[in-house]
Amino acid sequence: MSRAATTDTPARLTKGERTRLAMVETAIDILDEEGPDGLTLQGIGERLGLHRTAVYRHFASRDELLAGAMEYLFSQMYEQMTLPQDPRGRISAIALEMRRMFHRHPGAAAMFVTVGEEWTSSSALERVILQALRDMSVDEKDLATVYQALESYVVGSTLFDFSGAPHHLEMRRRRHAASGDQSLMRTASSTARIDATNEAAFTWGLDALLDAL
Amino acid sequence: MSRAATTDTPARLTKGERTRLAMVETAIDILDEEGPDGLTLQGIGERLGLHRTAVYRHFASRDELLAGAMEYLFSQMYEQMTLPQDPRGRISAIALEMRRMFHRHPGAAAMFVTVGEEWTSSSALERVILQALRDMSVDEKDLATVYQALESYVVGSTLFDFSGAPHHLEMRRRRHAASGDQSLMRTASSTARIDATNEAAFTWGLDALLDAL
DNA sequence: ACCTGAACACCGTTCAAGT
DNA sequence: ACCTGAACACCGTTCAAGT
Repeated sequence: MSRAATTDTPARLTKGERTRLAMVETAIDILDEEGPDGLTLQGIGERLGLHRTAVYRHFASRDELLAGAMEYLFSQMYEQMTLPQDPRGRISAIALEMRRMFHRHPGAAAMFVTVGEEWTSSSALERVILQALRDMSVDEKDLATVYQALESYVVGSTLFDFSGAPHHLEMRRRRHAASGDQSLMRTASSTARIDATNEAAFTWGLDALLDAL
Repeated sequence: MSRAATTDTPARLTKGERTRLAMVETAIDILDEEGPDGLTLQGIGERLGLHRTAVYRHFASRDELLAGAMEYLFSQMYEQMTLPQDPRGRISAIALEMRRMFHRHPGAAAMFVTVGEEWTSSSALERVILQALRDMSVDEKDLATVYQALESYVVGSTLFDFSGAPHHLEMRRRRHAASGDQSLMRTASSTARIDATNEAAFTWGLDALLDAL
């Protein structure tokens, strides 16, 4: 059941590199299963049969480990992604792939804000989006504003929807169930419907923003 | 300079209620000055000349104190708000007022995700928005989706923009400065320009979403 | 090179004791 | 009623010591 156990780790890695990778994957596993509060160096050590201070052989700090996990998820997403030809489709694909990645790893969403660094994979995607906006002939004086609106929407709403993981769906379900509103209460019949509504809302909003260009 | 010191506290409150209120206001002060990491019960106690365990006289836990601070900010915002007649203007006003509140208290933005409860003030605003959407004759089958899209955009992008407070502007400025993109680097000339771009992006996105209705 | 073990400062929280 | 002080479990982090 542990994703870390099933991921094929290239045999050509040194022991240190293998341990480092295992720590990153274990961190993501814990994040998904228990949420950000459950992620401690103690817990990572236990799952790997190591002392909690062993992490410092491979990372300068807990934050560096989190940054490593973020970079791991983004580079994995970046490699698997195939971008369509038309600029609007390219932006949409990146946004949906990122959403899908955090949907698979909701516990990692809360991490995104914590990690302040810029990673190679995310800045590569940034360049693709900026190029696509120029291909759509967005005026250069509006470019920074439009780019920021898209980034804040895509990352922000995903962050918000998945915060509180792994109980985010149940939390929102209860809130809607208690709202007293007919339509909201109908979607609150199950977490599956909450999830479906969240995803439909995301794509609706994304299309609305792209339509406005 | 401390907002807690200048806020007029009604004299009719009991000592316990005054202490409770002071703790909430001090928590918000610390959040704005030092960010979420700087907020400890120790720190609150020190500013009030109390022992750190005194908080438990007034709140069941640290999380309850955070929920109290959130409720404090929202109810304050709710009381001061004057809503326009037209439904679209009402939604827009609520969104912009909330943005303004978090712009004044960026450190509190990170708290929003932590606090999972529903407060009276926020559910009151929820009802206003749902009514406005119905006044705009949004189909009942789309209502939950549209509401969720608006909520996730408004809260999520605000959350994202202000996360990392109190250094959020400088962090984004550095990221844009290092992007290598002409337009992004131009906005990275100062944190004031970053701030202006963020706010312009928020209103642009909000209008795009409301236009799509 | 990689990891352990002890130690440190700092958390949130509990509870008996003070006034 | 309101607060203190000691105590507890648990953090992240440092560093000398082991192999």
